[in-house]
Amino acid sequence: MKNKKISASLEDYLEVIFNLADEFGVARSKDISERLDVSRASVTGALRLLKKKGLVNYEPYGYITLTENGAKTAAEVAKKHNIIESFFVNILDIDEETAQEAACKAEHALGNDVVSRLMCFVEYMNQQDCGVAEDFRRYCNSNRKKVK
Amino acid sequence: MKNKKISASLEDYLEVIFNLADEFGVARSKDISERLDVSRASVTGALRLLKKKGLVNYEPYGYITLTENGAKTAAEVAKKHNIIESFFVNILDIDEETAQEAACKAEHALGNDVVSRLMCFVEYMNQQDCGVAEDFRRYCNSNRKKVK
DNA sequence: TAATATAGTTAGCCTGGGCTAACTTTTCAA
DNA sequence: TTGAAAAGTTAGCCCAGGCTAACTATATTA
Repeated sequence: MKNKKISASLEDYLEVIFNLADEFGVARSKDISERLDVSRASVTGALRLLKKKGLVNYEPYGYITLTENGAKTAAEVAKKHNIIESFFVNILDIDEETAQEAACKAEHALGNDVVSRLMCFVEYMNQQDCGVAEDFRRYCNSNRKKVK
Repeated sequence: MKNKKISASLEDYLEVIFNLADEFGVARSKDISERLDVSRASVTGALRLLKKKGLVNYEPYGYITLTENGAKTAAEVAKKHNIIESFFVNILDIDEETAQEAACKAEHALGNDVVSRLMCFVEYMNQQDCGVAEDFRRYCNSNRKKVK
């Protein structure tokens, strides 16, 4: 109950459980293992840890649901992911797939302070739409030879 | 010799060896342990791994230097760090210390493709100096109540 | 130069987070 | 309704990367 910090790996598990529940109404162990590309045994192990930390309701062979705390944590991670991905795609003009993968890693590295600033920046750039984004794209393309 | 990927932890070791060598001409085990806040024993372990990967020249009780490959890798990591930190400080207007810490984590999460785009963006914003940065600062401050 | 303080290593331990193989439970279709 | 397939668990393994305690090597200085 007092476990504040959680590992990147466990954050990933929480996030896919959250997404699966959102998409299908329920999170199955098999699907978790496929999304994260880990074995089913690893999923079982992670679920035990998450249960110990009070983030998941889980009994062997039972349903997998997030606790209130777990859902809160998962939602935060998912939100970070979206903000970061949106920065990569909308401002840096990085392709969807690369952005998606990079956001998956960065979401564990950036704290709330940084991410909320980033969110603010993305908002600002979007609602400004003063041509900065397009201008940057041109600038960037003209310089692309320099990029290894 | 064929070891492409390296862990975040080992990247950290390389980076501080690189920085210490730059600052003092030599990297001592004690200093590495202090900078990374790990035990001296952990440093010894890491040095053995790095040697095995051909990234440091190291013999027990001997000098610690980077191989050519090690220096290249370390320089890349350090460069990533600088670009990311610069984005945080100069564009997002995050305070130095927070930015420094966040960059330390993000440098392991972002690939070259993303970082080079980011570099490009920072460059663009700096040389533009079309008032976007200051304008964003104002925007951000006026909205700060909304940020938890 | 000998004694001690500092630096570095080794041995042995722990945890997280993977894996496979084998087993158990559940589901579903004949 | 029962038996095979699919899903899930367990046991036992491995590795990275931490740690402490105890040892060894090096440096310092009285």
